[in-house]
Amino acid sequence: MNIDQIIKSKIVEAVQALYGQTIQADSVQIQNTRKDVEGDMTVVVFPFLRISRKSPEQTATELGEYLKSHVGAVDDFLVVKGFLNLLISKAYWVTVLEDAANNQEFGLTPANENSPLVMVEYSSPNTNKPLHLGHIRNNLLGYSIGEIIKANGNNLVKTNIVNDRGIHICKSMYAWQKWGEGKTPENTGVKGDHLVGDFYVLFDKHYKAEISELMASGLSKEEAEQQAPSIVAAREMLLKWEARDPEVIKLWEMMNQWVYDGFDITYKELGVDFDKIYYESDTYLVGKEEVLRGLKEGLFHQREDQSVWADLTADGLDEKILLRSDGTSVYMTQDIGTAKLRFNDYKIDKMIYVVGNEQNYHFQVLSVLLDKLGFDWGKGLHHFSYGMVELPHGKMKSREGTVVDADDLMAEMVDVARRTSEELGKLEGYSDDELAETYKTIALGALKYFMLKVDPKKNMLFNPEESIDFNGNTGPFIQYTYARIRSVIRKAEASGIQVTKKLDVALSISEKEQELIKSLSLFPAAVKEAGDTYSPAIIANYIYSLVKEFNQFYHDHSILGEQDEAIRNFRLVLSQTIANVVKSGMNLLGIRVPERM
RNA sequence: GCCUCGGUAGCUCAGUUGGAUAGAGCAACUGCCUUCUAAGCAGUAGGUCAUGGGUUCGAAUCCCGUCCGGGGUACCA
Repeated sequence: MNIDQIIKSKIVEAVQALYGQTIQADSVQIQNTRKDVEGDMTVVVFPFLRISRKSPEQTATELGEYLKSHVGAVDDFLVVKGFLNLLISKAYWVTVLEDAANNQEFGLTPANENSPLVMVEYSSPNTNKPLHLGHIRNNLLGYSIGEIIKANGNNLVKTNIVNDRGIHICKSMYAWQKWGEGKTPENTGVKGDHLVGDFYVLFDKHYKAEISELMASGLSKEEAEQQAPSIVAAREMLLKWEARDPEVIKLWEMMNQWVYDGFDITYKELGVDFDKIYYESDTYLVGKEEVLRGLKEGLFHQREDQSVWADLTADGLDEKILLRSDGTSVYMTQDIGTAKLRFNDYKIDKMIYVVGNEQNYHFQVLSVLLDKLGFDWGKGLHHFSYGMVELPHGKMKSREGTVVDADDLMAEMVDVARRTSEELGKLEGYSDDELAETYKTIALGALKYFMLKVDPKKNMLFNPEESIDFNGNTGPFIQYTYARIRSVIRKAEASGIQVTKKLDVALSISEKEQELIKSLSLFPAAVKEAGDTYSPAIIANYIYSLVKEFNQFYHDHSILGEQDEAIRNFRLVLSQTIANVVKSGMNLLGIRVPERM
């Protein structure tokens, strides 16, 4: 039981003893005491005034007296403006540190074979273009939320649904066939996903030119868009693909492989991975079967043009198309198929989709449709809906070339990390491999922390010029603090200092040290809240404030220079424990920490 | 039009679910390296929490209206 819970339960007792009424422990409000007021924690007494029928000051005093005499950890209290501020004993805080220091899994709840199985879908790229900044946010959020789910006592399966079929894929294929001149990643040296993306852009260029030409010859915009030779050819290719035309399939397999090879590199660089990858080309037919079954069972209806629709007006939604008039699948169709396959493959207790908030409506519909089709997990699916990444000029548009490419961005950040490190010159003696590793750790730490520290639900702005910062509230600042602690620990080891994790409760610790232990004790709650609210930002902000406080302590107190051996030992244990929490917290964000930087 | 999410310092973001004098970072200015890593620490300045009402002991937070912005409302994904 932590101090919060102890105080809450004792307040319940106190209210019962003093005023003869029963209240719920959860209703007791406890908060951190303001920095400018003396005290460690504060009980808000205003809600009890109705019960006590006394002034805030008097009520607070009576409750304070009760806590002081009934809770060992409460040394004293003071009442300010009707708030009851408690002073917690130093001995209590020392035992809190001791517990945390002796628990390698502090703050984490490991899963066992009986724990729930959670599947997280993230990334979900199209195979017609390389990954960009928007995908980065998705991947980082998906990976991190997976780690947080694991840390909260769940088993995890990370999955990816690859959008490998459809008209957009055929556009790249057609452009390559027509204007590709036999180019391959091998003979051009261009990364496969980029090469395919180039042809996607090339397609659009020709397509637009054709449209203007047709419009100049008198066609309306709509007619021109439908009749342009390129789009006609791409559509034809899609039909051939669905008919399994050997030549088209061969082309499709070749170009998709280029993309997969490219993605593998990007994923590896980003540090994300998957336990199971699904391909839309394998799932869309399953979805189609399910829709036809639903049609037969009268859940859906068919229009005169043969298209199939679901009427969801009774659920407060609109009518939704499930199969086109030519019988081909739409996005929704394949999501139904993918869901079915997944639940056949795994015993999933909870399904989480990491997909942008532009698809909120889509998932609302999917949930209802799955439910109608008789899948009892349909209603329980969770759409982890995150905001868009905007650039200073506005939204990213891949066809207009205003995207921030994932590979380019990472390479650029590694370069900045390298230059900064070289300037500071603290990595002497490192091998080339160690240097490269450290630059990458810092660069990705900066990028990941930048994207994960903001509330996932909100849109965020990425300014390429300003966002690559290594000072202040950034990943490198946190990594730096870790490296500092590691440096001290190494020095202690080198000079033969023995550290014992058995601490003396009578130790006289400073205000700042007590603050630090209090911050440490908040880690488990941060992990839980991050899990409950699906928010890596909670973890990021927690680590930042912990580390900020540590740096203040580090500045004002000498660790190795401390003459009193018991205090020196205490400070080493404190520092080491903070380093551990920083490391496991950063791990929940998918960020590594360096030994030196 | 309808649905939905948002608006907090010049900029980027927090704000513990209704609590005390709204906090960080960046940018600007000022100090601190002969001492465990200055990617650090300390300080100055910067606010009508979009706006008008309401609810109560108490509102950035809850409710209603208005203004501004994002997204959705496709036989695109």
